[in-house]
Amino acid sequence: MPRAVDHEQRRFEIVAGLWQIVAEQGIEGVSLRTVAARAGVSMGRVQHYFGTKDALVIAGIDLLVKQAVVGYEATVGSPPRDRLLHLLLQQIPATEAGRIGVTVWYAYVAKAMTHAAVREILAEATRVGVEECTRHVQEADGLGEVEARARAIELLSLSDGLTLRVLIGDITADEAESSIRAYSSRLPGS
Amino acid sequence: MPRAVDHEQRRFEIVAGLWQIVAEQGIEGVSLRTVAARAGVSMGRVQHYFGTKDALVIAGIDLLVKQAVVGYEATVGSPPRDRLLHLLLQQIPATEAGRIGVTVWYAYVAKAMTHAAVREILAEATRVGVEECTRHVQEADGLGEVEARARAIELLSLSDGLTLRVLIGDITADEAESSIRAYSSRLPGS
DNA sequence: CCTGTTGCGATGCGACTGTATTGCTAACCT
DNA sequence: AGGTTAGCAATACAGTCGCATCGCAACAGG
Repeated sequence: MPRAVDHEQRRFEIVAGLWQIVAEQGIEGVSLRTVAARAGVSMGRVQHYFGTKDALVIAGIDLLVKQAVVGYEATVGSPPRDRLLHLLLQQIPATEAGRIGVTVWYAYVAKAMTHAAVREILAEATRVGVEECTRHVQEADGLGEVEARARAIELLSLSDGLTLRVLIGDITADEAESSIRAYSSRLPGS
Repeated sequence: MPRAVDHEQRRFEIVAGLWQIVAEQGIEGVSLRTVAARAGVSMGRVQHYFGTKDALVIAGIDLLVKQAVVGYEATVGSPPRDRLLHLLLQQIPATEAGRIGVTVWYAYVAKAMTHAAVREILAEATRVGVEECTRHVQEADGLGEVEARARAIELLSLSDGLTLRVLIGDITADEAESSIRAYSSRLPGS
């Protein structure tokens, strides 16, 4: 068994290049060659680790979701209200890195419209998001599950919509954040 | 001056083909050849009317916005609350045609992240949407302009976020609609 | 040392891309 | 009637695409 390299590390380097391309040029800009160049590796390497362009693209959203999950899991132990706010504010592009991440995210949302595998990954991720969010609303506000779920979807949708407007440049990240805080604190405990 | 054809009609036929391609395969699927084939015309014709691929793509979002404006202008004379609801519910994909339209819309939203001209058109359209929405909130609920504007952005963002979730398949169009109605009727008049 | 296998760079191929160019055809103006 | 010209179809072209293939180099186990 020759030449032991860190398989996961190699894959991450390439996916990082993919994210940069997506953020700069959209998914349209993704090709085996552009991603390889951006990651500073040869095209053969990209092929070796992902085989096909489609697999590379799917790995891009897969890893993005996994990173978001890791960020969320760092909040275990915090009070429900804080964890809820983390879920709602997490995607609002405050930093430049955050902006890149969420730009890539929405590129994939658009991709999901015409790509079943991507849609599946996104659907699963949002499903988990709604469930977690619902739990925190229940715990924080003492609502029943049905109302809590409706609230959760409302809150998450508001967050999504505001994020889009930040990305387009319609409002600032601060405005979006204060809008979410205002709305979520306006929630009555049933 | 020979061969008088309806210039606008020709352009519309081609853009209709473009929309179908975008809805089915995303903007990635757009090429002069695929659009021409979908519209049932020759590639030369597409070139003749739009010159460049970029111009064609821009015409696609331009016409989409114009059609939305026409739909909105059909509501003049209705009470503010109804016009507000039109703005909020308009994009939720109830019919198949509506789904195609809003799918195309969000494809362009993603495109806007990396394409300045598209971003400009979208930013202008959402700016007008916020203004109109603000006016109706003021008239319907008697709020001051600042609060009304915040409410307008909140409502429109909620609508955007719910629409995205409908497109991904997370919730149904009916659930989105009733969520918006519930939220907007929950609004106190200051 | 040797051998087997993994990692991957290089290259080739056919399909497809956007754009430029060419030239015919059908209608309007005189 | 005839010339002019808008409206296009057809084609050519250089570039890029995803993918397959080939071959070498580096290193672990014998």
